[in-house]
Amino acid sequence: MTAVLVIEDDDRIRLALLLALEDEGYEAVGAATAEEGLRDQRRAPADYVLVDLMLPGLDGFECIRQIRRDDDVPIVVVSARDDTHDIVAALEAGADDYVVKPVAIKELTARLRALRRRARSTVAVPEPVPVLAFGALEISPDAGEVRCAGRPVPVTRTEFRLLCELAEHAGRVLSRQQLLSRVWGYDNGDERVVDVHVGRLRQKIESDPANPKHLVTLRGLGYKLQR
Amino acid sequence: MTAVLVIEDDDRIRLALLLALEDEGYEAVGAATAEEGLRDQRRAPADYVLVDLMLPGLDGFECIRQIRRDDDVPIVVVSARDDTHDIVAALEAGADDYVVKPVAIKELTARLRALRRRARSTVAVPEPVPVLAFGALEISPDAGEVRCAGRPVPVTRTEFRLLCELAEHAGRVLSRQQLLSRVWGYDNGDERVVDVHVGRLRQKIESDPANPKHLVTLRGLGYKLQR
DNA sequence: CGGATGTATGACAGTTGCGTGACAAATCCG
DNA sequence: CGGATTTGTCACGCAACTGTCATACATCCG
Repeated sequence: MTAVLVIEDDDRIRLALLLALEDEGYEAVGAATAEEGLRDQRRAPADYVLVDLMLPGLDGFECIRQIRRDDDVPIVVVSARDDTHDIVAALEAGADDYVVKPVAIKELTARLRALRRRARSTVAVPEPVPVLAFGALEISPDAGEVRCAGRPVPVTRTEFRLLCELAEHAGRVLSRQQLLSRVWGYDNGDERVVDVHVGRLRQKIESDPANPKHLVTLRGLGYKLQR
Repeated sequence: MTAVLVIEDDDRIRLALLLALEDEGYEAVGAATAEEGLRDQRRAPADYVLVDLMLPGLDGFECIRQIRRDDDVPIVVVSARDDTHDIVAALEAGADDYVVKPVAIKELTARLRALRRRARSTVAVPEPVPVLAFGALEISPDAGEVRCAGRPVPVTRTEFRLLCELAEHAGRVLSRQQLLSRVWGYDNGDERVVDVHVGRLRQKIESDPANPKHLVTLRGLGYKLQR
């Protein structure tokens, strides 16, 4: 049975979605807050997550980010707002799709099926591990490995996640705030933490840490990883 | 470079999409019919396909099915119709996403990025960075980079923000007050600050700073950036 | 022509942003 | 339990940036 977690604070809408999904043959579970949904998903992971954006307490964007930190489950935003900014922000946060309420249940399930085709099968085939290359620097997010000129470089967990985050947005500046939020999960905090870890990372992956080639600083903007 | 194939019979819409995608850093190719699009995709496979549903001859649904027979490329339907039946049918035919015209280019590219995360093909392709071009002058807000005739130009944070603000409203005059407010966040203050920074920018990006080509002064009005 | 207004630019001092080494708390691991 | 590793915080110092000012230049208009 395919399980769907619905995170939506409006009782009527949540109930309607749950019933409709069950009619379609899914096993549907509801949560009224992001906190509740996150707990449910950690305890008993569903195959899909539907999430509203406007939630009391933790909002939908943050909820998506938190799920994505350790779960690759397909996430569909179901929101009343059809503002481009919201759509872009939700997808950037890690959502796979965004539909505007009210949505036809047939469309919703069709979108879930479309996502299922793409969702990485949990075990199944041993996929070739994707490698992100930056000159001599190679990063395998899936294998948890960093190599520099062919030789493996030992990096700590935080360093690795920082590097992956930068690699995933290769060529783009990420502000300290963004990194703090995506790597550490802090919404506000001392940004200097980022500096320190960037510095340590540079010691390991740059041939001349004082003149970084790949992991560069953009004064006043943040850091970026480039070729 | 990431390539996108746009299959759309309406010349104006197709052209608009192609230009917008190129601004966002993609290499965009157009096709006016399904047949033409299928041939293009077979000959030189793009990384993404955008397809309209209402096409002369072979329609969009059939086009999707034919592509899917031997190609796993992410397909996004861009259609004027928002009928549930069409959406379901397109997704069933093998499309990955469905957006309704008119669509904001930012949303479209965000959806492409979301798809890229799922469509892990063998090679990891980094997302292209959008570039705003003014003759030889290239500005990439996302990368925090300014290039002049291909050469990177080091600009400070304030200069960069000022330039981005002007670039975003290319061709329009922005008063000192507007710039002061948008770049500096001041609601009132000494407007001379703007002059100074415009001057410094000119030193860096204009070949003859005394006779600026792009960053021009409109006496009594303000500044504007032009091609 | 000549004053008035608007703009460009060089110099400078105060401020900010960043890299770094040191250190203590936290965590991992045998 | 105890050592090793990792992590976050802090303070210091340098380099780069910013805003202000004074002065010089350009343009407008009677």
